[in-house]
Amino acid sequence: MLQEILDGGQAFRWSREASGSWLGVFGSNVVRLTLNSNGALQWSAPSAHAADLETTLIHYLALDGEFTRQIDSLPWRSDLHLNRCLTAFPGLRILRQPFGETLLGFLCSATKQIVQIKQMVALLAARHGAPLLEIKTTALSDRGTGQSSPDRFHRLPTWSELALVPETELRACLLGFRARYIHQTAQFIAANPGWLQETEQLPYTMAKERLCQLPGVGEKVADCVLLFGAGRLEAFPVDVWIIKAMAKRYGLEGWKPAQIAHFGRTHFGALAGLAQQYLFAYERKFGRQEI
DNA sequence: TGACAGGGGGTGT
DNA sequence: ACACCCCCTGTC
Repeated sequence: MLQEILDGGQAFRWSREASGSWLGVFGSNVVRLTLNSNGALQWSAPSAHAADLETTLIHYLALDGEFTRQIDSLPWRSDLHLNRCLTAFPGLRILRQPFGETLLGFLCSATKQIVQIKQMVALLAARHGAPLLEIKTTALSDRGTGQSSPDRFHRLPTWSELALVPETELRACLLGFRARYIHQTAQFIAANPGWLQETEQLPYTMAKERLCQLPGVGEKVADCVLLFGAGRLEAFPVDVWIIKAMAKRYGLEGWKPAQIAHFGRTHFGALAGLAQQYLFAYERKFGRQEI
């Protein structure tokens, strides 16, 4: 289940270790998560990071109680397929990631698969992100993400930091045509102090409208940023997987993305994005072999 | 083992 | 509709 949450396309900075644990960086936190034999979640972190991390993790992983109630409020009683998806992934959560980092990750995501996106953000962090504390533990020490500082973790660069990086150096992080989008977005955010923080606070529709003004951000990316980076559970990202899933499971063959988004909002209700994540996980796991 | 297509979780024109 | 950019993956 950790795999579905941490490596299912919400976040791009988690990797599985040989032991089966997951090691990840979000904000300035470095964390290892392990599911023990009883199915209980355990976490560890470098000691200097450990203080107050539990509270941070509960928030990040959406482990506070509200989630179960939200799941129950989805229309699974009248939707056989949704019921199947919810049953297939008990414990799936929507992360509460830092807003700016989520925007960066999904600006990298266009026509890329998760492995490739992870590679891009790893390079961005290693080359342009501030180093976090030195890792002393042997188990942690060989998890470098780039050639430059193999025994250190780096956070992702902030948008102010990105504004100072030439586009050619971004291109060197395997970003391709996304380098220009990220460069221009960084310039825009730097020229408009407070814009990002204000956007995060706005109601869903207004926030989405603002995000779509950024170069490289369309409806899909905006919805992902709001769903995974701002807890807006009404955001319903429509990507090729969801288009296929909705066509196959709900008979929406030939529908356009905007029409599917409208169907999703009316059919699944105020927490449509939550339903979307279950549909998405189901299709990713079971949909491939079914044609 | 190495080369070569083909295609990729989208956006902008 | 098609370009954008180029890495990953499967296949020969």
